[in-house]
Amino acid sequence: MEYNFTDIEKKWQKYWEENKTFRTPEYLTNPKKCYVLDMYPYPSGAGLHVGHPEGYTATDIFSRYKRMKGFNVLHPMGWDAFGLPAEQYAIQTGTHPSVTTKNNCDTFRRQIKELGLSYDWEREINTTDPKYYKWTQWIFIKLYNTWFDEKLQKGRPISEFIIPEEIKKQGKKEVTKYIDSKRLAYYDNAQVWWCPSCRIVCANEEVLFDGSHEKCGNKVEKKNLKQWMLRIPLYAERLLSGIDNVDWPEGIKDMQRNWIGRSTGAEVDFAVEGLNQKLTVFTTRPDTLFGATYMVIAPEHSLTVTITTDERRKDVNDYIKAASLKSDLDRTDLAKEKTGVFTGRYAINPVNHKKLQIWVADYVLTGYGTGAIMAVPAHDTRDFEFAKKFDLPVVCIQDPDVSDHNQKERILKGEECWTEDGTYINSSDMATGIDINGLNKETGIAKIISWLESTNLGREKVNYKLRDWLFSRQRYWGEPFPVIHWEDGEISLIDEKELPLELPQLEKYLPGESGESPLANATEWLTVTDNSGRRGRRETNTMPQWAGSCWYYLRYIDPHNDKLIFDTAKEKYWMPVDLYIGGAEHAVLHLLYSRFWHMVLFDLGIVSTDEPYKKLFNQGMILAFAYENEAGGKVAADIIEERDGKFYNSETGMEVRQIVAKMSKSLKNVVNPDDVVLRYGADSLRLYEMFMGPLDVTKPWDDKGVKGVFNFLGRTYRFFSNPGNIVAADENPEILKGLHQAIKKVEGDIENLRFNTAISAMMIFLNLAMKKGKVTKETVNIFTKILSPFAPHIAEELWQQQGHARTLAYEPWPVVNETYLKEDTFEYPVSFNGKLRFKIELPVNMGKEEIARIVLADERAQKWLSTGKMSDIIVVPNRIVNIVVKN
RNA sequence: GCCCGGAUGGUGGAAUGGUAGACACGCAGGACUUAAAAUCCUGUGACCAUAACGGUUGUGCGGGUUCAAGUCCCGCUCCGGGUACCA
Repeated sequence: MEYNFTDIEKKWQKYWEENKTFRTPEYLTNPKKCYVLDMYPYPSGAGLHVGHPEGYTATDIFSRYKRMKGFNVLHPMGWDAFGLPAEQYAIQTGTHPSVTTKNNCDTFRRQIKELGLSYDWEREINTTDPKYYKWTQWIFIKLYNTWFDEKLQKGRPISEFIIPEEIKKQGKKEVTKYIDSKRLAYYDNAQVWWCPSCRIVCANEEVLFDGSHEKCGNKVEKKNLKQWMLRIPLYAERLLSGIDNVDWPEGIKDMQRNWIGRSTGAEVDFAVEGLNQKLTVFTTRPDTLFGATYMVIAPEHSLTVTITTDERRKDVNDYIKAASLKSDLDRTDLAKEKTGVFTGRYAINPVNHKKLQIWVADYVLTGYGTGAIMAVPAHDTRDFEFAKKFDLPVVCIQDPDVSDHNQKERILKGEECWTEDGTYINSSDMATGIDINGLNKETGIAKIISWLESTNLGREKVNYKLRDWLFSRQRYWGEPFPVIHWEDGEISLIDEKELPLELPQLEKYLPGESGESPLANATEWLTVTDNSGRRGRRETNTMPQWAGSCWYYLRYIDPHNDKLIFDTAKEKYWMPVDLYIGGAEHAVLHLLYSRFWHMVLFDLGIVSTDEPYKKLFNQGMILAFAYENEAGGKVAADIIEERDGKFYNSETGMEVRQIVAKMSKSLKNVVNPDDVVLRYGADSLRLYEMFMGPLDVTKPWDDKGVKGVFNFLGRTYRFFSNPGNIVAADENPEILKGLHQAIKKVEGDIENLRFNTAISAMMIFLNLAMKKGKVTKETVNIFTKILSPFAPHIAEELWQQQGHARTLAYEPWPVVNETYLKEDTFEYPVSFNGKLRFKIELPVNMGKEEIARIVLADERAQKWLSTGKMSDIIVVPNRIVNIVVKN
């Protein structure tokens, strides 16, 4: 029988749909549960990409396998459908984003269904559905009404917050202000990039090096806009320590650790000469205080204006203005020369009372530490560079451990920077009584910190790179904030009972001139009046795309519940997610944000686990072949001709080079899954995606490679569907052995997500079966089962041909019978000095001495023994024999 | 700069410190066919050599540990990803 994959696949997709084969079990008594999650896609207009089925096939194989192992499996799919492309399409064409979104989701759903993925479609979610974002808004209200108790390291309801008496005395306004300063969500001024021509706020990533907007090329400017922010840094310690307890790739864990960026050091207060102000710096090296020779504050620092003397005011103001026009990329480009201006003011070094010039420079950032630093040019390259440029003093305080005498001299004189560790010199002061000369780094830091704390001039301090999360966007196509700004300045959140606050219909989607979101045009929706006649205006910003994806895994658990975010018992049963697969591009932001929300929900008792994703795995990117000419210019893949293993540009006849690159429209090397399904079928596409290589590595798509797995499926089908190949007899022991080896290998490989070698194990078995020519019905049944997670359509068809009436999706996974795998003999490789010379078959239970005796007596051994004197013989039972011969 | 990966035939890739190159593509030869496709069979790291055997060499480079290294250790080179005046 020919392998007619199109008919087979259509038939079984229809069967699964009609029989609701993959509906999630509702009885939650089975202690074996498995929640298998994909990173849901943004349904773009371009349709599915071959990168999508990679992760989806992996989770599908895992889900199907777990069902056969007797697990209750939750395996859902949905759409991350808010986002910019639909909104921009609306601006251009007037089509409402919900229309565009619906069409795109329909395309994605059709494409995904054609891959035979075993999702429970009754649990499909869509972040743009008001029934979904009702709960996104609900969580926002929870965040707003939560404060972080630093002592307990735990989020708590704002109602439990105790307001200090001295604040209460200052009146209602101050109390509100104080409470707001503790909420996890707050509303404040923030600097954002604004493109005046597009009238849109740009993400940092959208601003090019020269300060222009990548979409239109016009200059962007910084704008101060009131924004919603989330205090994620309060959870920094929890987010950091939680990483240790999850089964994630080490690389991703490291990326999260780096992003959180914990560093320990001290805050040190410097008196400012002539002002009743102190300037506080954060440093990881308080031990180098004696080497501090000047100070630098960021242009945006709150004290910059106060510190600057009148004589220096004009220069400083000019500098601040210039810095504000620079893009962040521009400012942080290390290759650029450092700039800065002197404020005219001096600070006093607490360890030795020396006067230090205070400068303003944009290499110091407002957002990190205190926005001010003490500069130690002798031992920090950035400070050294700055000091040399502006002729500031350099004092060496660490004895450089270098053998080159001249270099040592230069370092000691402050002519060269020394960034390694060394014992301290020049680090004592009689007047202040502190002395760390001769100490090493550890003891030096400890001594200085305890001195600072005893004199109340500083304190030990932990700092994080993690910043408050800017949580609003000036867009239409996002979740509206459930917030009202009243005319008297009060901010209130709408009642939970009034949720969802739906997006209003709009005629125009362009943002307002002032930087306001397009929602500012929705006049009727916008204005509200309370019972006492007070007027208010709704928040016009919307939430960022991250919001919906921060908690979607929770909604799958109980997606149609309109009373609760989810049923508690169901949440307890299914959480945490047992396996989460997606691209590494979400290593930091999405995974960090959703962990943060989850921890807050955990603290409030809404979820039962402190981490959402127990095991995480990142699929590698799928690249494609591309072509470039001698000069390195790219040539579109559709005009390439291959002759004798070489590649030519069919238009010019010139030879081109084959390279591997990301798939892109301009290179014309994008592979469309629909085409592959049409030519080879979904089972082949699934199998190839898994056979290409290990799941986590980047690998190039090669159309030729699909043929290999297609051949395998064709051979499988033709062999097993031919009744002439199936005999009613005892199974051949070699086939039994091969079959059970395959079960064992496939099972282990699925558990470890090593699908490429699982597939090759099945190929090996098929080759063996075809060589033998005949198999029993039992063998067909077992092989069909282990093939089914990978190629479910063909497996269902073969299963049915064997006379089974129902799907094999819930058939028990075959059990390995170790007795079939036992061997009587082992073929020992015999090597001399590590080099293989011959092989000899011996019983597996033979003793070492006897093996050595037989091997040495073998005539093939004589040739090698005669080359020198045997000094040793190593026998590793059932592994190898190695003989050491010396000349 | 810093952090994390990686480098194995013509290609994608296999190898608990123990037979390097499983499996597959490609290629070559053969069978079937009027022919082609499809299918089936055989061979296939490189080099030397043979009637047959056989031998040498080989996992980015240079060292080391070991009876034994693709695998472990030290020092590099190149490629990929992340991140960045983070004090």
